Amino acid sequence: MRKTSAVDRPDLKYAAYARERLAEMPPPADPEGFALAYHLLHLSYLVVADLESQIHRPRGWTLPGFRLMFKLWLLGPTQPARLAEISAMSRAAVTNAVNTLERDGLVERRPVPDDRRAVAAALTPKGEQAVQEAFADQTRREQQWFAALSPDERSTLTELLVRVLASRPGDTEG
Amino acid sequence: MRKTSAVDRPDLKYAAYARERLAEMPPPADPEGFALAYHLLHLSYLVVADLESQIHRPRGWTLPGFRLMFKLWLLGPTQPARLAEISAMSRAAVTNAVNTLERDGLVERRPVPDDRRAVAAALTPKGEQAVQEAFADQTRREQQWFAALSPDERSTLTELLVRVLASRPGDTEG
DNA sequence: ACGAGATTGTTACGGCCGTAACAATCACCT
DNA sequence: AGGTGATTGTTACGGCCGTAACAATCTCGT
Repeated sequence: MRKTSAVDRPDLKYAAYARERLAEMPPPADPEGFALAYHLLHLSYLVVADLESQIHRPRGWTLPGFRLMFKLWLLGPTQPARLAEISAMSRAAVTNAVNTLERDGLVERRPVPDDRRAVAAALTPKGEQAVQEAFADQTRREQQWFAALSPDERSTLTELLVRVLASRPGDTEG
Repeated sequence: MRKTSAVDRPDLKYAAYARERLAEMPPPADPEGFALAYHLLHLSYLVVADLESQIHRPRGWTLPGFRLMFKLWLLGPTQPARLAEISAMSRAAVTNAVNTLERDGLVERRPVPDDRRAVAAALTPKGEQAVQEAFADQTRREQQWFAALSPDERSTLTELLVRVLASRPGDTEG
């Protein structure tokens, strides 16, 4: 039975060391602020890399592609501009993602009747099946990631994240 | 005085809608698991994009470049392979990052006496000054991001993230 | 009706990241 | 001493993302 501790994890060991070093420094150094930001970004990075390599790449797709298709699955045909603001991405990134998905036959572009500038991205039947299959796998993998927390703890974590998201600083504040 | 609510935030509005839709679906659909993973990845994405555009790009650098230099600042001259495992990145990504930083005169490569394969990346004086300046700005910006939480709440959030990180699933588990 | 300003989607360019393949070097066992 | 296997750093290639610039189209006030 293999037991893993913080010492076996170079990233956690580094974070602990950095926190100690920052504790010796004068403000604005902030050991606890550093730890919060570091662990948040690092965990997200690991989850993204894991979902990408374990779930989506073996199927020949990507996580960003899946996330876009998942939105189309829930929302139906949607304009790139709306997908961009939902995802907080640039319109150019959506264009590129739709290009790749369209090339693979998972998504198609449709004209919008009322606006000749606009285009709506929509799932093809192949894309819809692809989303449903990957969705089940991704859900199970996400559950594994957070299995170490109790339901109450998971709920607390979600609530704290949402509070930060709802209060996020504007582009020029500060 | 501008008041912002969830309805003004297309991303939060989408997350709430998705959660409702998933609640109507049979397992393995998991509305709360989805919300946790979605908000975690989304918040991280926003913080990364914000630090990049507000702090580092105006100075002519990038967030990944800063994070690498910050590690060198704390650790001293370090081999790319060690930077890669600390950061959970590939060695190729470190090579590319060091190339860019070296081109800009912020980092230099040094031979390692005991191992002729190895190279150590080290901050130049220009790089060291750059890290210190950006560090102060980044710290303040991170504090703004989490100002909506009390110190206790921030501590709880950090602890929950660390628990997940320490228990993370292996490459092939599940 | 018309023109200024905003919006939509696209393209070009550069940076970041992973995988895969490679040569050079090291470690270790026989 | 020799040879197998592992490690180090690099390069090539493709995907993702942002910014900036662009043409086409829509909106709205006059």
